[in-house]
Amino acid sequence: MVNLSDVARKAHVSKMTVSRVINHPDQVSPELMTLVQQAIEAVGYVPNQVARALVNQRHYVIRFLLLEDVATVEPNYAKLLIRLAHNLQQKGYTLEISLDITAETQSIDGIIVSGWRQEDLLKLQTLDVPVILYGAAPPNSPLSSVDVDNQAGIEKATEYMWRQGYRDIYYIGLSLDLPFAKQREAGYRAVMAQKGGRVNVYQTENHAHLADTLLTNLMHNFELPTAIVCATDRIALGVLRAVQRVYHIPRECGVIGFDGVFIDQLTQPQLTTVRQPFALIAEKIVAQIISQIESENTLEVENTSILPDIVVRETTNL
Amino acid sequence: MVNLSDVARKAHVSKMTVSRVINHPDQVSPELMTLVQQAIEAVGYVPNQVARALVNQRHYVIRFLLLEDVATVEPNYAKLLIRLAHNLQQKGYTLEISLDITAETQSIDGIIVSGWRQEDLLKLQTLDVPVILYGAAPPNSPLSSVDVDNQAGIEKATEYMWRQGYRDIYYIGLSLDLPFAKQREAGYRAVMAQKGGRVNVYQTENHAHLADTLLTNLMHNFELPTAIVCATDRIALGVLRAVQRVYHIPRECGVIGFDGVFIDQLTQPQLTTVRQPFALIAEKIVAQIISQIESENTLEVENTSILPDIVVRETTNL
DNA sequence: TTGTATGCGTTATCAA
DNA sequence: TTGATAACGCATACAA
Repeated sequence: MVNLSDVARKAHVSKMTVSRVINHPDQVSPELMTLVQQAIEAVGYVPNQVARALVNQRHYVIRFLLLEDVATVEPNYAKLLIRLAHNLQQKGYTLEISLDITAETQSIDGIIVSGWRQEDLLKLQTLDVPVILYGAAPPNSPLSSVDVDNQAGIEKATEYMWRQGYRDIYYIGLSLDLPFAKQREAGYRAVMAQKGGRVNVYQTENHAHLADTLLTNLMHNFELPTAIVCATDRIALGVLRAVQRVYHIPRECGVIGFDGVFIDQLTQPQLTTVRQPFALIAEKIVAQIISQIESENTLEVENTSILPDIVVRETTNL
Repeated sequence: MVNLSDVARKAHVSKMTVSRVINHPDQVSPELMTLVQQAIEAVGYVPNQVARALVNQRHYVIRFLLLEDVATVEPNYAKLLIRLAHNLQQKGYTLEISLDITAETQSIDGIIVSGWRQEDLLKLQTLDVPVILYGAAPPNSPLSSVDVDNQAGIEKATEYMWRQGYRDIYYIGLSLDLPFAKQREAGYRAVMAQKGGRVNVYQTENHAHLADTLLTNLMHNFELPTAIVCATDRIALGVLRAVQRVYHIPRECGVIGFDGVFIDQLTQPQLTTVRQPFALIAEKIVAQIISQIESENTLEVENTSILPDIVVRETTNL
């Protein structure tokens, strides 16, 4: 391994000059500058991050902490992880994956947490590195967070269906006592209240076949053309399956989902959906955590919501 | 940050004794042993991995290098990544994610590569850390690899269909010039040759709707009951969709896929499939890379194939 | 069995 | 502007 001393010897300067060329280029004279740079090039020097970390107490490593049950891990994470890795890399950081909330934090600079529950928050608050939550933090939480704007997403979806001309609009929500589920439902209710349409809210677990069963019983009350706004693509898949046995999609029934990761492209016809903009989300998370790391002690809690987009496919064009 | 010296002071011993208690417990007397352990407990000491890495030239970090095109990343990776992270953690290693084959290797101990192509291999061979390929390495490659046994997987699937009583068996393969695609096709051909059945091989891209179209034209030649062995779950999804418009599943037509990650649970009826055993795969990869790291110079190339299992669901029970 | 001195590769401090 | 020295926290070699 070629180190500072090797470069220094080659350039006939001290180690410090080489170090300065790298870290404080303005403090070194132009002549030595080029001399050292050539030496670095010649010997193929690349700074040792470990030694650097030891003295700087900075590691340029961000941990992605996944607290979700291993069995139920959603494929979403693959997309998010890749975006995060990509954006962090551009900022000179690397991304590590951990499933253990109790893991040591001494060789990382910050943590991005996903799949957390209310009860994890206390533990997370006590950590000695900046933490960013993926998913909206509760009010007054001392932790920063980045999330999709769930309510606005379903509002967009509901409005879109209304604009398409559907007037009989159903919402199939998640029977989960989690904030994001409530927010999505609130989005539907808000738009229907504003438009003066009749509110039809049902809930199910996040499984296609349960949604299928639910709709099979429900759809005989439809006053066509009917739109079904779904809390997730999984639900939308089941809804679509049930509804298309009886009605024409999208002429008689429109269906719109939420997530836009994989399922939406597998259905027939292809599902219109509210897509989680992972590129933007990752960008925001990275910007936020790096800002927290570099601002040292200025603890500024920031909770950002990212507005998702509708991807129009084939299930909503009345 | 509490360090060795703090513990040493507390226990009234030298730093070295403390270090030995941690790294060479056998070299220290029982009395000091307990004394030091109490001190460690009392001050809440935890060894600094960075300093340790600097002196040992070992980092306890494994990189997962994902070379696949970011846009086409499969959800599979989420499962694999989590398993890898989990298994590595148990061995005291952490997992980092990188998308850049040119990234520095000075602060990692090994690399697990996925989504690689033939042309990446040369570059990978020149790296100065152990490399394990996910996906079968070409013959005579100096790199170790772990892979699903693709041929055996499709053999299992084909045999299973035969055993179920289907005699008219089709294979819908991938129109890809990649080893795994050929191996899967070979599996079908091998079993059909052995059983003496008629060989029906077709190929398509890995898209449900293309498979749908293909089968729509194909299925009029079926001599029921017919089985369709598919190279992937995506293909199986399209096949299923086409076939069930005309025939009863599984009484008239049976369908079996390959992958078993998400798609198989979304179909109606639920798809029988050859499941990639990610738990086993991750276990094997981790065992192999750690063995290579710890054996230092004994360069032993190992190529292991892991036999996948059939998950019987609802599309094959003739 | 235990302790001392030294070095891993880098950077900050201070002096020149 | 440049260089010598100490320090980050730990572990190996050697001495006691």
